[in-house]
Amino acid sequence: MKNLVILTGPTAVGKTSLSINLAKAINGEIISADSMQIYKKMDIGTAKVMPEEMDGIKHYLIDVIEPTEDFHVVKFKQMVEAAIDEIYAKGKIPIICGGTGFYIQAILYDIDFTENEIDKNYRKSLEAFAKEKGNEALHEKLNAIDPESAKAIPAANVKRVIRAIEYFEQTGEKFSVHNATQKEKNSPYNFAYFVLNDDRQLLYNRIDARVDKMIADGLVSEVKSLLASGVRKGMTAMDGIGYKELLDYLEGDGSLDDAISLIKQKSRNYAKRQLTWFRREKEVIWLDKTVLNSDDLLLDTILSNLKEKGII
RNA sequence: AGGGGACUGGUCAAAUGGUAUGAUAGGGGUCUCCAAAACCUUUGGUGGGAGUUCGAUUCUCUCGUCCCCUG
Repeated sequence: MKNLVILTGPTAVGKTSLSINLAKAINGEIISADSMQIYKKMDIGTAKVMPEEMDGIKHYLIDVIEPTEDFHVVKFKQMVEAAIDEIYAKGKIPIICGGTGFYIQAILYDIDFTENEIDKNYRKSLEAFAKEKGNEALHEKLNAIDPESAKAIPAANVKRVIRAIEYFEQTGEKFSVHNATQKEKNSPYNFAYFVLNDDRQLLYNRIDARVDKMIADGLVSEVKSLLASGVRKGMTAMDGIGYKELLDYLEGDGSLDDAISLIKQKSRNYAKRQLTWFRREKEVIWLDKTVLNSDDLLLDTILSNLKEKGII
């Protein structure tokens, strides 16, 4: 059975340094599961692990995509699977570390995304339809072909309504059926899924402080140089918290202080959403920093769980 | 010290002599190709006290707090 270690948790909880300690302890290598650290030139705002922090531990999926490129789960999954094989070939243990729960799930349960190619034009035409005729009309379209999905997805969530329609049109299978089948899958891995967490207020304080530090470290100039290199609003990379707010600011929309508060706010909201996701995942092992209040305690807890699962 | 104005959830706003409305934050949730996205849901409130009234958050008085003006 293929062994896999996952270390995740909300933003700013302290995943990075723990992951490096862990990798050293178990002869592992780290694969990033972070939808933004994958991009080059976005170092400050994504709190990217820098080479000097890595302490000799090899990292995969950091700094590999241009910010002008599209990136999504499907690409992520392909790249991670290649990385996992490479790590096994060395006789080492892969550690997936990052905060994008959706990406982790795709790997862990080997979710199948390969039925079809995305037709951007079709997607755009559905978007245009929604804009013109209204979200309800689009939702009605979905209801006609896949009432189950229509029931599950609110009309206001245009993005997912579009995806469900698109899926049916391209495969002839109902999206609801596909999702139900995928959900029944068991993981092909012998895994240990750790979620690092801390007191909510402490976490929020740390997020606020980290945003201030990002600004002090030059996040604004990072965004400026991204602009200079051709990155534009609307690109996937510019969905990143801290980037889109500063783009608005640089376009003259609001003060820098407003942008900073907004970045803090969005980061806190994001952390909360991440926690909601992890709570729902089955078979997770929570690492509560209010109880495991030292690096040694955290690491020992992880190691004993790994032994129990036969990973080390 | 005198005069004037304001006080509505954590914050910013709306409204009415008869069920206090939003936005936002906070909490919970959904999620299977943009996921740092998109969306759903929910806990909180009329500064304190008295009076008029069937009924006051609204009108009156008083106390408090804040702001402005005058000295």
